[in-house]
Amino acid sequence: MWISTYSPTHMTALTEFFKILTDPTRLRCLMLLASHPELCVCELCYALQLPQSKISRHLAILKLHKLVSQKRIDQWTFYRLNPHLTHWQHNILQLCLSQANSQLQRDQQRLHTMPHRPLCQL
Amino acid sequence: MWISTYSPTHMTALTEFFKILTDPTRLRCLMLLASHPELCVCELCYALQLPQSKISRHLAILKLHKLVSQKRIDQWTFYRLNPHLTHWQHNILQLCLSQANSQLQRDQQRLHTMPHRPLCQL
DNA sequence: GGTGAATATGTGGATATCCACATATGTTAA
DNA sequence: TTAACATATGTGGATATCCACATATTCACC
Repeated sequence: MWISTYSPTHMTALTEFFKILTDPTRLRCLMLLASHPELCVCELCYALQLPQSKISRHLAILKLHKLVSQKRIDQWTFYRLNPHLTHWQHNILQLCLSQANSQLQRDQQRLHTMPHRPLCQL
Repeated sequence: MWISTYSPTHMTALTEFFKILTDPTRLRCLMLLASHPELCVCELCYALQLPQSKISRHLAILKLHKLVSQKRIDQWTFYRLNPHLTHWQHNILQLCLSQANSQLQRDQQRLHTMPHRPLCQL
């Protein structure tokens, strides 16, 4: 009888989290959301210069895994980093922020040049 | 003319590292190697209770990405964690060790019951 | 040279991931 | 009701990943 010595709980929490971070679009979204109270899809599209369907789909994945939450205001959907990340998740995200800080700064600069930004934090 | 706002260097260093950590077998190997000076393939097979071809293949990937180094002694190939990991890589690995410590302990206990272990640290 | 142990790798198939493009949904305002 | 904007999702195709199984390689020892 085969008994696996691999007990999922803690390991899969790690590997599933890493799976989310393997995609540069998701990681850039997460880093921007970690640096702003909330952002809507079109702001992320503008900051990252990527098509809306791509951004929306990756945000759906982030939401599915409870890394972000969602709030609809008028026509916009604002996304927010989940404030209840575990310590280790938070720590890893912070390491990303400092390691890829140059990318974050570029994305933020682009965001600040966006015309007609919707109002945040209603 | 399309200009991507995504500048690879730092981001891909992160995402490529995360890709490596998405596989539980690789992560378990890395955690064991972080807790022992060096281990050979058959020790890792025994500790993880997984087929040798699977372990070897994952170790090859770890080596390709310079997370481990390799040393052949007699019939055994000993693997060692690369001591020159970057700070953030080291930090992330440490977070894994504490988050999945129960898995590491199980794998280590199994390793300690292995009969005829080859001599380490020649 | 032959044998056996330890390790590495070739291969095909199953599955997962990512994308662009089209389309659907929902909201506001005319 | 219609138009326009913001967002979400269906779909097929390209690519990557992972695995089991078989086989090759390397070494020690007889």
